[in-house]
Amino acid sequence: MELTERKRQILKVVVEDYVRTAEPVGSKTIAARMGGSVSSATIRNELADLVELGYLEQPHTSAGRVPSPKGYRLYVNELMEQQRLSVAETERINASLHLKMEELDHLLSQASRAVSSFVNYPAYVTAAGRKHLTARRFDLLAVDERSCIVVMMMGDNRVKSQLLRLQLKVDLEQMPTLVNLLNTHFTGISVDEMNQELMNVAEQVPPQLFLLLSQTIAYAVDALEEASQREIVTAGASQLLKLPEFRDADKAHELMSFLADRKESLPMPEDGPMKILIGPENVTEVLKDTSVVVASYDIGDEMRGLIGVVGPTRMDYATVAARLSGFADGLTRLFGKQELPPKEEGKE
Amino acid sequence: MELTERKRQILKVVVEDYVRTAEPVGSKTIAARMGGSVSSATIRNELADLVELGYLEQPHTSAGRVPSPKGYRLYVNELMEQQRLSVAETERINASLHLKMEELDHLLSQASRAVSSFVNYPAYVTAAGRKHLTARRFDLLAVDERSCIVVMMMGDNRVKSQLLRLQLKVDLEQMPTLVNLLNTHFTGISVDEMNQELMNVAEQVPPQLFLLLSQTIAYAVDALEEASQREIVTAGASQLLKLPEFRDADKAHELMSFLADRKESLPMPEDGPMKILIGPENVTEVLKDTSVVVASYDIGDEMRGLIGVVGPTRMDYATVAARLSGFADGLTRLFGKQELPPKEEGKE
DNA sequence: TTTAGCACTCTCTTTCCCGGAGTGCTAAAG
DNA sequence: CTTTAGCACTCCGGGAAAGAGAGTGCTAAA
Repeated sequence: MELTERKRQILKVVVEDYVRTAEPVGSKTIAARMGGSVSSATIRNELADLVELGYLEQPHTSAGRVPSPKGYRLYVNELMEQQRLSVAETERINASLHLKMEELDHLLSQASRAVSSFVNYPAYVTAAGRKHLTARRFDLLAVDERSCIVVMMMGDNRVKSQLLRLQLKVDLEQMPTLVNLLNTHFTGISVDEMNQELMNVAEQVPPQLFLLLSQTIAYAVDALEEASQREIVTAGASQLLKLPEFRDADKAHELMSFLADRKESLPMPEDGPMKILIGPENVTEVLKDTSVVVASYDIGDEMRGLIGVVGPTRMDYATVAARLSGFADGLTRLFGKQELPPKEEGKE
Repeated sequence: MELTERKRQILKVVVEDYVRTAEPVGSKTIAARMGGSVSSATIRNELADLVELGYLEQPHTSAGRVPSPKGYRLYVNELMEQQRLSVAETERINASLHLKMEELDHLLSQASRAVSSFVNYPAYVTAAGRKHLTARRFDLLAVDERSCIVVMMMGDNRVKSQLLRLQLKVDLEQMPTLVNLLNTHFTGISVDEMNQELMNVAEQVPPQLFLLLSQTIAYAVDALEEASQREIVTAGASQLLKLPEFRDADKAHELMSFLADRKESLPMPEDGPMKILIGPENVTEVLKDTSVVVASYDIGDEMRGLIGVVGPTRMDYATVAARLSGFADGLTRLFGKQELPPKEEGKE
């Protein structure tokens, strides 16, 4: 049996109607929506074929039809019309992205809230470096004889700093030596190598300096690890409760606590600007009857981020995809504008 | 009519049974739970009195009794037995609080997750300074001729820093002058005063330095505002869905989106180590039929934080209160240990 | 003041029934 | 061979009715 053009049209109508109403779609409705050029009986024959082909499902005999995951997939791949964002929408997206760059964490959580409230589904956002973050430059600022400030600039030009309490008094004269040591031996290498290097230089350094050195390295390692760890922020989980498919508290609870506590296993595609995962295409069990739409954006040249949306398989893929890529573009632009300065090995 | 000791005992039984089962409590059950010293008929008489006195309510004739807010209040104030945390629980709490001090934000979100999963209700956490944060010390580190790093130590000894891109080349020789200016004129004053002061010094400074100066101050103002702004982190909202009173998706949705989006209006009592707000005692409309338990903890001497729990009025107040104050103590201790160094006007 | 007894009330669950929507099949028409 | 009208049939959802159960309030006696 073949998938004629008419069958495809029917499938399209079914998907779009079902997405709108969440009710199985009947032959009569379809006939009406096709402009009355064919009768409902004809549609019924076609529907039976579509079920047999696996594109539609029937909740029970004598109910209308509902798209199967396979049906959605065909719809997304071939039938769905690329939707264009209206100017107003684009503006709204950009307006919601006038964020301060200060803290990446805050930015992620703001962005995910914005996305979620714009698509009316739960959303998630991450940012991750393309390669491992290293320290690029160190400084130490003496505060008093018992404390000093470590300043570390990282590979992505973010700067981290903290007050360090010293176990021993340190001769102020020696500070420049130490800074120099830090900048020559501990920049541009991984955290493992930093720990390694710390052992290597142990003997070359007077003991009371070594204490400060290792405190500094410990801080650096922490900060680098934290900064390069992929943090995932979710928002808008409560939106699920508005959907008929999640009126059931148990179902809703399962998904919501997944989004809150086990979000690491949300889809994180490595490639492509956008990915749509429909129902069972998801590997994670909880997501087996939801769909996920993920888009990626660029943070300068070094980093890449993902924004995703989780919803029922009955999702308005066209709109969600359009809005999501609007956001991705917006974010890429935002980060591009505030571009980090060009990289050159800046070892003091 | 008087509130005899026996009535109080009955009230206590009703509260505790209702908290456990979420079902209206009948006279027979109560009689049994009182050790069989009185008959259910006697209890019935007493119950009728308790309803008249306003401590209990009857969902409908011929149903058991349910505590009214007034009843819970009496229970909390006078009937409830102070509950003691078991050693295991205390250990569990402290274990969950082995947090790194790195970022206050992370810490808050970790703490609120821990609290929530420990009491099985949604939780919220904040930290807020007792007074306005000021800058205590500035440094500028030249990176290249077009960029430098601002380092600012704040009143609470946290250090913030960022790379600054300069619009103009700046003479390296002049940097120390600028740093000196920053440290003499811009430390220890509010952000408003900082902006003010910026105007004042405008004429005394060569123009190309002034540009850098104002960029620095702009960063400082941002960072100080962000750091002193009260951030509220919520966690565990999905726990609500396990409770029978929130099986109704609309109700759950209302409260959950409140917790996600309008959490600023959660109770933030100014005083006392712990506060319990029962049902209509809450000013916020959404919380009118929920209860909130809030405890405060200290972050060193300068700051104070709150941890709170939101749940149904049918809440195990004794346990929640005990665990919450366990957490509060744990946090106070945690921050006390990692105490910030003593303050002395450190204007370099 | 307490208690036993009992009729009564109200909710919750189950069952049954009915209307409506939609189907699948058949047979005729294009 | 495809399309269409017609029609019996299926299944869901909602509402009514009935019954069970829990608990009450009242009365009268202890």
